[in-house]
Amino acid sequence: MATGRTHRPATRSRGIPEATVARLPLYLRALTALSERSVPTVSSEELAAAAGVNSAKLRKDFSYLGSYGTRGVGYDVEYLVYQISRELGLTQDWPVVIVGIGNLGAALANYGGFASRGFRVAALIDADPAMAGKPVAGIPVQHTDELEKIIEDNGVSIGVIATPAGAAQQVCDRLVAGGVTSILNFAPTVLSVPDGVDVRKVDLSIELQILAFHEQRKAGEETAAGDGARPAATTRDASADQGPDGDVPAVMPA
Amino acid sequence: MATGRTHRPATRSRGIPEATVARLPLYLRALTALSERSVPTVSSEELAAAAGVNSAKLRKDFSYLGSYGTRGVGYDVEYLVYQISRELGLTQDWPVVIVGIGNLGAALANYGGFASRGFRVAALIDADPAMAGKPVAGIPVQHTDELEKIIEDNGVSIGVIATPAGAAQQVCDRLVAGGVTSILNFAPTVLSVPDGVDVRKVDLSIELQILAFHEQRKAGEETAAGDGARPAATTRDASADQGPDGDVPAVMPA
DNA sequence: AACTGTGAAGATCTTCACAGCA
DNA sequence: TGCTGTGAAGATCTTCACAGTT
Repeated sequence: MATGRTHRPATRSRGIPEATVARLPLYLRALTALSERSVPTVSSEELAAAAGVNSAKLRKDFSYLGSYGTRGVGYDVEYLVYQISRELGLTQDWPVVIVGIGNLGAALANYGGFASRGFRVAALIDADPAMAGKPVAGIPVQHTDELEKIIEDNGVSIGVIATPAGAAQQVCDRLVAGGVTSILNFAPTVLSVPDGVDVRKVDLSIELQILAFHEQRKAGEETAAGDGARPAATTRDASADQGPDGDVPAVMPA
Repeated sequence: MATGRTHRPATRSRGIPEATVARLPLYLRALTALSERSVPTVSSEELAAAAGVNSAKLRKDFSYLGSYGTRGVGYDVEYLVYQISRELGLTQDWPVVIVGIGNLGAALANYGGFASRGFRVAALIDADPAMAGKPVAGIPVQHTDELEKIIEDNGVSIGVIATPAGAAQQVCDRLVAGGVTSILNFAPTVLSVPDGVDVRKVDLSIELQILAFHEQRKAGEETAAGDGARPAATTRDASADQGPDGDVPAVMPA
């Protein structure tokens, strides 16, 4: 399956469902916004609306973390921010390397959501010697030759692959050999990794194809169905699913 | 929920489960690769390995499309490519507009996976007047003022938002007003859209946070658990989940 | 009265395991 | 014999609905 390996019986480490883990960042984002507006407390209803989920789901999700709310009142914003951050492991520093500094790699390097969430771009790496030394987002690009050394020196455990598909597996192998155990893959390839290594993939092409599928259905329904059951608005999150038994491949631009 | 609207009772338009739809692009990619190597047929086992899923799941997925395989033999590659393409609506032309031509927008514009899958970048749009006329990926950037006109003139029904979070909702509203009914959102915001409009979101920050969660667990387990149940390799697809009742928010860089 | 926390029901998705066809 | 197609079991996720707490 997946990348050619076995998967854990259930990713639900310590009982938190994978689907819940995938939503914690959403709650965190909404809570952070409230925190910046100095809102002291929120009800599950309000927070759910801000995060784009329904309140029952949110309460159930939080129940896996513990009883952090107050009946009749709601949740303390600051406290929840802390609890969720801790749960996600964001209270510690996560040095990250980005490999492949094309437009996408540059976009990622410039992404502000990093630092604020405990992530730190330890290095930008590209195979093109001409890129070496060139600063992107204020960080000088380093050559692929330095990969292993950089990983070790910085204690990097998370790597981002933004290279063309052809180079992805090779880069992946080197990241893993160097000690990286979590990979975010933007290349349109199914990566093969050994046990113990997590891979998440993001693929623009796939997202568009899924949209096209539904778009096509809409066009069809117009002619058919009178009006009884019309398609309703839908918002899907490209992060949720990724099942606990991992079995889905990766993808995307470069 | 989601963007503040209701969702269809079940996105399973015409009976195809949402989870299956999310995997069709993966199969298509694997099949295309086989096709290019002139491989005539594949077994569910082989194709599943190439796509990174297990074979039972793949066979079940295909069973929703119809009986396209031959017992004792496998699936005809070309035939399957056609059937899946048709099912996804990729046999038709999908003009797409990309709004927000920063690094990410440029990366998307340059993404080759577009054209080969029926998608055509009809226009690149940016709010910065200085960008107007500047060619990106061979296509001249146009100013936001032209948005509605472009959508109408090209019959665009799919829009990609790659703007900063602050501009996303406004851009979204204009896209919808112009007639777009499917949106791929890269901005870290929960978009509010009327019924009938689909939104999918991709958020780098969220993906990293999910990785961090598991990474943290790994570190913990090392000290604990002897070796009985060690975490195994996992590959998650950031596209799968997006449930049929849509309820997940969006996110990402700009 | 307001709102959380959660058992239980329902829906969806995955995996098994084997009948059935080439 | 080999491999697909699928009913049925199992696992996970979502939603309901209300008891419990402030």
